[in-house]
Amino acid sequence: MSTDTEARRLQMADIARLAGVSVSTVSRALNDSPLVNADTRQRIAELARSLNYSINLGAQNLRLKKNQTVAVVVPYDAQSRQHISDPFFLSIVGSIADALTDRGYDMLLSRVDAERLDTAAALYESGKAVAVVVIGQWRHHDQLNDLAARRVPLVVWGGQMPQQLYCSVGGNNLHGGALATRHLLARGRRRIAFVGDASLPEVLLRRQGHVQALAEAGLQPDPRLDLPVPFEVVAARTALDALLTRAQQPGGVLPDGVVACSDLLALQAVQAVRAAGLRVPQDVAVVGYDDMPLATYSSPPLTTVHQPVGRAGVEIVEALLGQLSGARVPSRTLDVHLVLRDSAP
Amino acid sequence: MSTDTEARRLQMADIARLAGVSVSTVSRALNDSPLVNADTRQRIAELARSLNYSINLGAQNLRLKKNQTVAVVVPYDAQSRQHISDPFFLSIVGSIADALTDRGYDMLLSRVDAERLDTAAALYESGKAVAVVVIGQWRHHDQLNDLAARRVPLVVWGGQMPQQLYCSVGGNNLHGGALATRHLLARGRRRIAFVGDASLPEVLLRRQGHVQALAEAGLQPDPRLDLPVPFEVVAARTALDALLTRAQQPGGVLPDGVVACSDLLALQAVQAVRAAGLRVPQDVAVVGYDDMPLATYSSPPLTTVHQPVGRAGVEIVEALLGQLSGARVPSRTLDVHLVLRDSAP
DNA sequence: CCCTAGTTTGCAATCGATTGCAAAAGAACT
DNA sequence: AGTTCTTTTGCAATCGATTGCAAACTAGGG
Repeated sequence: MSTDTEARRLQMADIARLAGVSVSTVSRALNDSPLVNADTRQRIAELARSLNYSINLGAQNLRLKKNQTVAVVVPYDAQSRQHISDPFFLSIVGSIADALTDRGYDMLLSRVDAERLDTAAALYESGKAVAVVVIGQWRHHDQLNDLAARRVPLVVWGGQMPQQLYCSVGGNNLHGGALATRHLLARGRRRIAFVGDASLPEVLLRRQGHVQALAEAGLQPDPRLDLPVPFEVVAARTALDALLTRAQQPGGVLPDGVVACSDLLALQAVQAVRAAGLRVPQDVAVVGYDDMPLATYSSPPLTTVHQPVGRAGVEIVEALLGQLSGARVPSRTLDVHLVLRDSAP
Repeated sequence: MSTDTEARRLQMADIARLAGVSVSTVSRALNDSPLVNADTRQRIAELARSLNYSINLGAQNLRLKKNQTVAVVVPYDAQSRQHISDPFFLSIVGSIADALTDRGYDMLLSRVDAERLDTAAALYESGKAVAVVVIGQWRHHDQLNDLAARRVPLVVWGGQMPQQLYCSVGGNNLHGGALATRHLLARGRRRIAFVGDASLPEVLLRRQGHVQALAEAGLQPDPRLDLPVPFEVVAARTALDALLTRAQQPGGVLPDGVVACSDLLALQAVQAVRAAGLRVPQDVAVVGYDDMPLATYSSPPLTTVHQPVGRAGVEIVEALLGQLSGARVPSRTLDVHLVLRDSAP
């Protein structure tokens, strides 16, 4: 009701005036400097508290050239303009948020066009953030290398690639892919489909593990069982249906096992298999990836490669802080393991 | 290899020196001011681009008293120190991130102790953010009112309560609770358990809808079928098992329907029911809440109350911007609807 | 009472930008 | 050339804090 003219935010000068001292003294008092008389300090501190004063961090950061904010970017595909939806990426973000909070950093969450990762660099170069975390390499290994070359403190969640200039943290994709495939092979499966787009580094590594496991069993990957689908359920489902249709035609191969690159993809595979009149796991055994909560609850519960999401955040932040303190931080690969459930017992 | 002493970030003064003009001119040139000669402007713009100069946003914001950052806080329970895990909250965060990005705002994601929501106010009062979004009211309706009273621009995802000073955006919980219960009643269920902690406003409203639906059918809620569990799977499972054990003892009531306040809780209910040797949905029909992806894939797929997560972000951001432009923004309630699947056909 | 050392305080410069105002340069006119 | 008007430029203050350095004040010793 009162016509108060825009309640201007309290600043140090106000406290100074009210306390009858200079701003310098207030600044020192609030920073517990020994250069100010104990009584004065107490008085100022109480005044500030009672007035609910809080310092302007923008100004403070400018003066101190300090910043405790880390940008976390989740690239999106400009064509599909699809939203963050894969639960795995969201979990990783949550995990990083926790780790940053623990270390006293703030997290700036942005979405950027995957084709223009350099906009992520702007977050650093404009001083908004002291470092950048990119979730996933997508098709842009080269752009990430550019960022690193521009000396942007950077950690990428993803696979470790040759010729990589940036620091990455990720699950052991090679091993994960191998684990999934070896398990199916050990259960007598021989025609194992691989579902995932190997133009993404993480998937590529998983596929290499897959191929390696096949080789150990004296098998060659069958191109007809290779299904390069994106992390997107609708497209994936279409491709899976097509695969199964082709499989039942002359010259087709019907898979008896599927290695999928996410739990969501695995569940699409389960549905496609069932829609084709086949059973999981009897006719086709399915292994997922990530071990998200839904893998436990799904029908059937998924055998899947567990990724250590909780540790991921901690490791990423540690790598980041290492870089900020000037160290050359090596990329890290986190252990993964297979969780056995009903989709591939 | 070069011993460059700490590659200091480029600033306007550098550009000015190289262009042989003053900082004022550079500033004007980069801001497309008509006060600067077209040639000069062009020259400066090109120089800046070629040097990869980007302005220091901290300094700019300080001078312009501007800020395009919104703080999004996800409260956590200090006792359990549990992580963001409920997929629903993560989805909401993702949705808000998208909406803010579209409007040109940055998002600062923080976790704060639910008991000390005033630390969220600090984000505003320190000038870090121009507004605050809180995900969920939890037990702290009063603290949120305090924030609003302190004139913090605030939008809360959650239920609309009487005596509410802050602006909230949320699903229609009353209706959602009623929808779930009415559906079960229409299918002949009469002993309907309610799973969720009604000390949380959102859950309270859902419970009121539930009770109302019972009343329409001439039924009273049975306290033995009321299960105030937190949004946490382990505790929930324990409580559910206990409920079913009691149910099978003398004086117990066995539910024939369950209304759960999240999909994860619903799935815990499914598991508990099965563990007790009963079938879903024949013996006990289960309705979830949220309609997360896992509801589609679970066994059985969940009948659940769909919350419009995508629109949630947009509405929250709109409400926020409304407040920032000085309007008194009313709370909004978004429509929900029931999605029929196998857990309660 | 003066000198020196120690304790408190405030002035003024600084962080990296923006902008009002005045000065300089150039154009057009007498 | 002198006057006036317009265009272009730069000086200096400002945003809200921090901090080196000097000044003021207090004590203690001679």
